[in-house]
Amino acid sequence: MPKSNIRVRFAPSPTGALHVGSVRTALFNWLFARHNQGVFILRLEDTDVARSSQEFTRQIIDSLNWLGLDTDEGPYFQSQRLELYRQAVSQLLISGRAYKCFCTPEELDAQRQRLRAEGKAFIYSGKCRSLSPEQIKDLEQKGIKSAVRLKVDPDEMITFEDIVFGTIQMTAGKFGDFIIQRSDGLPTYNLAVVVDDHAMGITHVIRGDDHLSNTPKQILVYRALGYEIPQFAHLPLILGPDRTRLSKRHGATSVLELKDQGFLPEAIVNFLALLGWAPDETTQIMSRSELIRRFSLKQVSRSAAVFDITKLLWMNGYYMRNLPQQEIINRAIEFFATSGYDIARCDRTWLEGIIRLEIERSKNFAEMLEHLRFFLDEEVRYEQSAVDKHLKKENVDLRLRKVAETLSALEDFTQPALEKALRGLAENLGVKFGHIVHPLRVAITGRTASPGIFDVLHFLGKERTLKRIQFARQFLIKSDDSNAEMTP
RNA sequence: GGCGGUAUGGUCUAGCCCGGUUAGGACGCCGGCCUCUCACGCCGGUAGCAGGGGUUCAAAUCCCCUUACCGCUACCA
Repeated sequence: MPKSNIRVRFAPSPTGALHVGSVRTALFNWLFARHNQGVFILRLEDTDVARSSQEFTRQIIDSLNWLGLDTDEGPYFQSQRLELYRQAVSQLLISGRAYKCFCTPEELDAQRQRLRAEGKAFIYSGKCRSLSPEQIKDLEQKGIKSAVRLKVDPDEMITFEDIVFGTIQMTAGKFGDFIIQRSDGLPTYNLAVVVDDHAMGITHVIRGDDHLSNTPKQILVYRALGYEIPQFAHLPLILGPDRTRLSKRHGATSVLELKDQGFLPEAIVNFLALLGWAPDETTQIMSRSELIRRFSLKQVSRSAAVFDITKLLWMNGYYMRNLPQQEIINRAIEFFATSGYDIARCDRTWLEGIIRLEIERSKNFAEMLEHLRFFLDEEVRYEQSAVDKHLKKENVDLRLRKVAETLSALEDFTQPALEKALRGLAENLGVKFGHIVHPLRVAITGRTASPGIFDVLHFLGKERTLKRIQFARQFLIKSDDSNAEMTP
């Protein structure tokens, strides 16, 4: 049960995947609610029928659940609350605070263009404001549809205290009589948002800074309806690396995409919390409860932030290494299972073993899977640069042969036994240990980087190891034909 | 164009309200240590107050102007 009367909402429109900017807004609402032991509500603003879809609604809910941003109420759908908006509009019509407008979009468009050409701002002329009841009746009988506009006193001053941006002031004359109900009977955003926030008892409206300029209009609606005005807190926008508004072309910016790349919700939440907010001058890593405990809207920054995936990558790596290991292992397995690998037939202990090797070497599960491919695949893919660097060198074939001999004679394929055997071999051959390890690594993994060689050998197993060394040697002989640099 | 907003390294930011710090932290990058490679970890380094005027003994901090960027300017949200 909530211990305060604070109520906030996250109100996305289901017209696209939930991207990190929206998630940050959801997160700040959620943190504020939890910090104050208030109520967090989800409301889908789906009055734009043409662009809204159930699929996106589903995605939004899934994303919030996955991130652990649990809601206390909702989801509410504006499309199911149309009667409420109609009532509000009719109240305004009756009280004379609003009027029907029969101007056509074409007509208005023409006006807009004319004014724009003169370098003036478009403000509705107020043409339909003075229509007599008879005229209105007449127009309606002709079947002409009307929109509804709010009657705005051009001299009215609107001032409000934004928790983040401070005092904002504007005069109503800057925007004129604006539409609150479209001719199809659906409310516009500025009406619906006010009616809903009031009906839901929202005390703090926390939303993107792109709504800052709309707020004065909404305040006018609050006043006209006689509603109490809530507190506002606008959040700075999140931009792509090119400093434009985040969008698809900036790569993975939706939560689901991040999930598909194997990012952890803990890391995403922590990272996003720090985009536009900082509790002090040094803290970076904060648990969910610490975030809740320390969060404050008053510390939110006013300037737009660039979404920098490299820092998220770092933070995700940090969480990979510091969350309970078994937890990470379980999630990795879950991730692998959805990535096309038939891991069900892998031995569970073995699978956990190889994952453990990569936990501190991977920044997300996608990278982990990439690093683990040589364990999972039967065939090794040899990276050209790795081959050039460690395989096409003098005496490599000889060394690989010696390694194969040594390993095949080995009964015990555990790490300590492998280490003893291989270090012994290096000593016998009178070469540095690295001269054995590097070619061997490339031979069995196809790459220059891998977990410790003894771990790799152990988990790959004797049979597969020897097979791969054999393969690498044949591979060497073949490439030796084409360029005669190799000495046997 | 009009209106609103923002401006600390490449990026996220602390400091600004209540002027005096070698302008702090993190990511990245560079170098070193560790070492079988990579990663981790540790150590060190790089780089910033958008520009210009004031006010003041003293300005990232207060005031003004300029510039840049963002948002709104829909019968979208």
